[in-house]
Amino acid sequence: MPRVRDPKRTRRKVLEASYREFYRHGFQGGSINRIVTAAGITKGALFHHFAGKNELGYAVLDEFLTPAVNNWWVEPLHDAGDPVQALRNILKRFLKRIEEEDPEAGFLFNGCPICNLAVEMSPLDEGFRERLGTIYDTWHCAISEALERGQATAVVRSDINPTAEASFLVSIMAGSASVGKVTQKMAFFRNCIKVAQIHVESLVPS
Amino acid sequence: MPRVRDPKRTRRKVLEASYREFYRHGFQGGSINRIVTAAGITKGALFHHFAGKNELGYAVLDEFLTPAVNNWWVEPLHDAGDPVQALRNILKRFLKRIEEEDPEAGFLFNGCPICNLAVEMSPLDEGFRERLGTIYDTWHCAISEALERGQATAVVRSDINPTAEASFLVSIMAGSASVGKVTQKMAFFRNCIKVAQIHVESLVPS
DNA sequence: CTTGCAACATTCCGCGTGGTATGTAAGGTT
DNA sequence: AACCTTACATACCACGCGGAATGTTGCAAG
Repeated sequence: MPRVRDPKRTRRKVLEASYREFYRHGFQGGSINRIVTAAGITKGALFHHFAGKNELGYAVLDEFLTPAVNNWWVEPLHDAGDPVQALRNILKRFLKRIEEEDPEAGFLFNGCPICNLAVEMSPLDEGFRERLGTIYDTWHCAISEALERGQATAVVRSDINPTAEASFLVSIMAGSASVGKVTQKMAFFRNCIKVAQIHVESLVPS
Repeated sequence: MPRVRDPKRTRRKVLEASYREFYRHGFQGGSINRIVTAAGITKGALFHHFAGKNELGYAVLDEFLTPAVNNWWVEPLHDAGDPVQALRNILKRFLKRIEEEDPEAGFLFNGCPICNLAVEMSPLDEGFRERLGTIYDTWHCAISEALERGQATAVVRSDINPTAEASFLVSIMAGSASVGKVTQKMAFFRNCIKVAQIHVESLVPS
């Protein structure tokens, strides 16, 4: 039998179970009871680590989803010399990730977890709205600033609007995931990403 | 005092109140009690007209949101000779509609009602998923078929993929609404639609 | 060895929910 | 005028929820 008292591990298990629960059922539809069952702990342990359901949701955003955006978008764009090449890689990586999800395994694509929570909770709770706004802002800035740097080094056309392009790209990612989860067709994603890729190519100077 | 018995009107009032309730709080978060209060009727009347909460949600989709898509996209695209011009008009109309929403009046943009329900309910209930899938399919087909007709009459470039472009446009509308409801910035919309407009222009033969 | 607190487990509770059972009256049909 | 169906209103219910109160135990410091 492993260590009985392990607060770090307990907290982790709660967060992971919460993420999955909220991802599948939404925040309002997500059940604390199901979370504690899935995590293999009790309600007392959960409320010892988190003050309430809202705080649990905030923690999922802060400790799960914010790092995910950093990993997928912010760091690759920050580290890249050529932002267009970075965007090519990101879109390719994203498409690969989607294709890896095996529908035979009973796992159906369930959309972007950030967008899911944003749609459901941002109009209902200011704590959610703030955090989600910050995430989208970080995401958006990473793209637009990378494009600006690209313009400075002339690897990006000077007549495009970096802010507008960033808004556009974020929207496409959110939208394709949301519509894709309804249609459950891989072809839909491939189409969206393909057009986005073509659009990205239009950013390089001719 | 008006007619006491007016089933058509009662049903309408319930549907309108339900639409608003679900639009603001989501379907799971939406309350039957609040709906009957807002509609000024009783729970008995509601359950006389609708078998349950799910059926009420289905009715909102069938009798409110499907007609809205027809009005905004299907009919304009079907009636148009030049699909690109039709898309220009639709995007312009959409932008104007968003700008008309007065934030001073306490009304904040709350996203696309279809996309909201799609994100929340499509993975949870097959009845919702089917209906939402049909709506997106109708929407998608209206665009792609119009683009195909445009290719036949040479007002649209022959080297673009109508299906992919349709997927792309639907995604942008859903995504910009979803992200826009978080940021609550008009500029975000304008940026997205502007890039979409530029993209639409790239569909005409050079 | 004891004390004390953090890390849990157990039990219980009030509340709002979707839904039902029953009552009642309006209005067309015969 | 009797009747019957539709269109509601009222009252009630079981359930699951988030959360609080309380009990118990490991573990480290003094």
